[in-house]
Amino acid sequence: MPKISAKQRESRRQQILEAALACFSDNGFHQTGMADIVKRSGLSHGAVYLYFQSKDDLIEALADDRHRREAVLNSVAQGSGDPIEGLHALVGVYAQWLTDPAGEARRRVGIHGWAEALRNRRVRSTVVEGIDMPRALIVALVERGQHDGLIRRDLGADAIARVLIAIFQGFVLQKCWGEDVDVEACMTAVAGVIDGFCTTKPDVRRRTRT
Amino acid sequence: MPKISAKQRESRRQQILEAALACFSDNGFHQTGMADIVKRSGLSHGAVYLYFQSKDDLIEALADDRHRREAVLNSVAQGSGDPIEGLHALVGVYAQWLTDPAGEARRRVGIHGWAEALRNRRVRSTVVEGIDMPRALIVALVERGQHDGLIRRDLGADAIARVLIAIFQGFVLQKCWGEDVDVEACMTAVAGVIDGFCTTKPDVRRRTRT
DNA sequence: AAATAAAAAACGATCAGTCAGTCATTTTTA
DNA sequence: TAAAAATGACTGACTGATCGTTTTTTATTT
Repeated sequence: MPKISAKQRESRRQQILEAALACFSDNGFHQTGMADIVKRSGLSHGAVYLYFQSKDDLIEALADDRHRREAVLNSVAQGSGDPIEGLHALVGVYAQWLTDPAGEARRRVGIHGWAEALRNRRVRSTVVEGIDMPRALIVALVERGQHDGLIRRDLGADAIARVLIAIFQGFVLQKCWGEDVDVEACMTAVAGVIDGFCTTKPDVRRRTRT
Repeated sequence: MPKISAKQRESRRQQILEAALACFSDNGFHQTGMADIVKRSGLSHGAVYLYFQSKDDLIEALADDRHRREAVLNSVAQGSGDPIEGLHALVGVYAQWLTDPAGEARRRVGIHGWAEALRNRRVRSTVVEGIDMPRALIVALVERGQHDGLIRRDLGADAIARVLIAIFQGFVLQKCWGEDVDVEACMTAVAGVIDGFCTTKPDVRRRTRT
């Protein structure tokens, strides 16, 4: 009955999503026309609307970035038991994600999504929930660190988590604007940030990060 | 010769800018129509175009936020000589700016500007230059701190500055998304961040911020 | 031939921007 | 000073273009 296989169908879907991602990355959601996506995908108007109900549908599909969340989860889940080490590992993962050239378009679309989240309820939910995940993870790590006496108890775990997340959000911005950010040096500074949360100052010349 | 005074002219201009700010804050640059701005300003289409050449003109006029820059400059310029205290003062200024309800629209428009900076060269210049100013200020403070032996020399001054700026950018996002951010607790954590950059750990229970 | 995927054409709606004209005020003329 | 002419401030109906979407037509597969 079906003219093309499910595999082919999924492939076509990805084809459209990739075209939309590239267009949205270049010109944002509202300055990208369906005609742009159609042209870039190599399909036709009608075909695109066979796979997505509307333009907003495409926006919502791309505002979410499950890849990143999963990467974060996996990397830290299999980490050692030391919460401080866990935080540093998290920094490493984000640094890698931040500098991956293949992820440039996703980061740019992410920023457009941050702005869109201000006026689109569904996009906001997606964005906020996408951030809640790593935040909860950081909170858990910090609370364990505080319980173990490794991290200052006078600082709220939630506050610490928000600070770390804010740092990564800010670096996405600065990087995508084309500023020449020395990511390695900055991540060393972020390691210093984590030191600031600790009760005792570790040896300054320490750890070599990947 | 002129039918209205320069004062009146400037007042009309502000009237339009305020209407545009409110509209852009609500719906972003590209989802706001000139009709929206016209209606909100209480003027007519033609009148608006007497004061601004185009919609892009309005966008560029609002992407810039000189108020904030000046506030930062003034507050720290008159600060004490201690660079560490200077950094903490900077945090205080930003915390205040972040929680000022009157600045909500400007912060939201700022976020829209961050996204717009990805595709509009002129907006990007405005945004990046607006950030270069406080960054240079932080770099100067940090370098003085490093020279005085107060701040770790193994961390780049530029890296530290970028981390601090990233923190504020991230908090603007989290705040504007409507998340219930405990700004006071977070700023205490940011003070901890600054501690992390220092060579010696100051007394944990310290300073009461304004 | 029946069914479905894709292409092409076309839809109404909305967009930023324009322009001929109105009204009020100022300047000139008498 | 009073009427007339001129100019600036402003209006809002209108334009061509472009928008996202739908409908119709063509092509392909079972």
